[in-house]
Amino acid sequence: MLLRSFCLYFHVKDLLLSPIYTFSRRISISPSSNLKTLCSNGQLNEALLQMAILGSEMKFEGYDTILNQCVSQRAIREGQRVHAHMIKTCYLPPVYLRTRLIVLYNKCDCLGDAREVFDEMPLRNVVSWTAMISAYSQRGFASQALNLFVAMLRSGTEPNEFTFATILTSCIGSLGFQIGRQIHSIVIKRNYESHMFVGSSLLDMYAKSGRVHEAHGVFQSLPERDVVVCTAIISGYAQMGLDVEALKLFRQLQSEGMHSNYVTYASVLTALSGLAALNHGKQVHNHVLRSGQSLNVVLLNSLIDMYSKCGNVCYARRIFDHMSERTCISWNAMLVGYSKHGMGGEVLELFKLMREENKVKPDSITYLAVLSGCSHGQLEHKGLEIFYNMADGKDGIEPDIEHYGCVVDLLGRVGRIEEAFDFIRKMPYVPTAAIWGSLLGSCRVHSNVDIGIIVGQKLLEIEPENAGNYVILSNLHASAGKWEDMRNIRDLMQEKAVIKEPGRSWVELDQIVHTFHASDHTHPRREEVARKVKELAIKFKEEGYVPNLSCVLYDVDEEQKEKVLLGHSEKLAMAFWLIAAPEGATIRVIKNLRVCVDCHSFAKFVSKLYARTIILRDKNRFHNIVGGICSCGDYW
DNA sequence: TTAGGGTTAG
Repeated sequence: MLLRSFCLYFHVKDLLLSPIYTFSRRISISPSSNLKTLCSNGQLNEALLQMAILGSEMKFEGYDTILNQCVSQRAIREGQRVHAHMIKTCYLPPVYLRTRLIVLYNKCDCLGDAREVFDEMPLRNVVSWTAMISAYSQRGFASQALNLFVAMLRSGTEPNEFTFATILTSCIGSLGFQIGRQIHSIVIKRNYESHMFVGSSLLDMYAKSGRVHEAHGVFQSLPERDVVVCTAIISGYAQMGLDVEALKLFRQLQSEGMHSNYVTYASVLTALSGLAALNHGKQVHNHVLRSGQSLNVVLLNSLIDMYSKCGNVCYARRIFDHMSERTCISWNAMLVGYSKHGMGGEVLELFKLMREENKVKPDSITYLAVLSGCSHGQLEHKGLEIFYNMADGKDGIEPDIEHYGCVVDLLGRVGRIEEAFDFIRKMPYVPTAAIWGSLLGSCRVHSNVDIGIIVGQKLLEIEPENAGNYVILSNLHASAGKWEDMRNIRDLMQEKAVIKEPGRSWVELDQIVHTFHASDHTHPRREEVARKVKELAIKFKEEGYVPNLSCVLYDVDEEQKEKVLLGHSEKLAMAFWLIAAPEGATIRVIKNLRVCVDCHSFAKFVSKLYARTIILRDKNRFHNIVGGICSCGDYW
C-alpha cells in the first residue's frame, strides 16, 4: 500500500479504455511515418497513434524505440499507454523491455509500479535486479534496496560493478556502516575492489560514516583515480570536519595534475567555510573564474555560504543578487548567513522577498533559518508568529523538533523562562539534550536558579559526558548558596571523568592560519603572546574588567582560575593579532567552541580601548564587536 | 538496459 502511494498517476490497466486510445484508431497516419522517425523528432503523441494503428503488429524494436523516448522525456502517461498496449495485445515483453519499464517508472516517481513490473518478471538478469535496487536506493528506501540485494544473491544472480556501486550508496550513515563493511568484503571476494565506480562508492560510504582511515585506505588502494574519486575524498574530509586535510589534499592533487570540476570546487569551499579562511576562499573564487568553469547554481550556493561563514555577508549578498537562477538552497544559505550574523531584520526582509517572488517554495530548513534568525536578532514576537503559522500557512510545513528548539531559544533569550519550560513540557516531541541545554543557558543568563537546577539535573541524566552542564549547574547551586550541592556536582564531574573538547582559536594573517590552543605551548611566538595577554588584562582591569572566574571548569583557587582564563585560546589569538597585524586592522577570530563569557567581555574591552572591530565566529554564530558593544546583545 | 563525488540546517 505504501509503495502504491508513490504512483502519481492512474494505473496502466485504466488506460485500456482511455478515450485517446479509442479515438486514435480513427486517425489516418501517413504511411511514410514510422515510429523511429516520430520518436527521433520528439513526436511522442504521434508515435502513440502509430502504435495504436499497428496493434498486435508492434514488435520489440517498436516498443524499444517508443519506451526509450518515454524514458528520456520522463513521459509517464505515454509510458503507461505503451505498457497498457503490451497487456492488451498479449505481448510478452523480454527482460530488456521489462527493465526499461522499471527504469521509466522509477524516473517518474512510480516506485510501486516499478516493483509490480519487477515482481511479474518470469526471468530476471543482473541488470533488472540492479535497476530495481537502484530505484529503491535513489528514492531513499535503503532497507528495501538491501533486502533486494540479499534476495539477488540468494537467487544465484551474480552482482556486477553497477550493482555494487548502487548498493553501497544505500549503506551511508551509522546504521548502514556495518552492512557497508560486509558488502566491502563481498566486493573483495568478487574482485571488484579496484573498479573506480565501486571504489568511489566505497570511499564515500566510509567517509559519510565518519570512518576516515577506511576511506583513506580505499582511496590509496585504487589503481586509477578520476575527478569523482578525488572529489569524493576531499568532500569526505570536509564533511568530517577535517578541513585542513581536505585543503592539503586538494592542493596536492592539483599539483599532481588533477582536473577539478564544479563539485570539486564546491567541496573545497565547504572546507574553507569550516576554517573561515576568507583569503583562501577568495583565491579559490578567483581560480574558478580564471579556469573558465561555469558558475552554476551549486557553485554559487557554495560561494554564498563560504563568504557569509568567513564573515563577509555583504559579498555573499552580492553573489545572491546576481544569480540568474536560485534554488531553495540559495535562499537558505543567504538566510543562514544573516541569521549567524544576528541580522534578524535582513532575515525577515529576505524571507518576505522569497514569498513575493514565489518561484521557490520555502522548506523546513528555510523555517529553521528564519526562526533562528529571529532568535539571534532578538525578534521573539515575529519568530513566534512565524512558528505558529508554519503548519497552517501556505507552505504547510509541520514543525519538527528543531523548530520547537528554536522557540525554546526565542523564549529563553528574552527571559521568558517559565513559558519556555512549559513549552518544552507540552511539545509533541521528547526533548533532546540540545533543547534542555538551550534552556539551561537561558537560566544562567537570566539567573533563574530554580528552573535551572531542575533542567540541569535532567541534562546530567541524558548527557552525562558534557562538562559544560556540570559547570553551569554547579554555578547555579553556588549562586543559590547551596554549597553542599555545588560540591556534589563537582565531585560527580570528577567521577564521570568528563572530557571537554579542547578549545582552539585561529586567525588568518598574510595567508597563514595561526592556530592557538588553550594555554598554548605550540605557537612560535607563544611567550610574546602570553606576555601581551597579561599586559592587556592589567590595562583592562583599570577600566573595569573583572575576570569571570565561574567560567573555569577546574576546582582550583582564584589565582589559578585567573591564570586559566588568561590562557583561553581566543584571548591568545586576539593578543597575537595586536602584536603581529597592521595597526587598526579588523580582528577576525574563529573559535571551534562557543565563546566563554569572560573572553566575550575581554574582546569588548579590546574593541573599545584599541578602537578595533572584532569579528569573532564561534561554534554557533558571529559576534561583531565595535566600541565595546556586541551584535549578539550579550546573549549567545 | 543497471553505477560513483556536490551546495543550505543540525
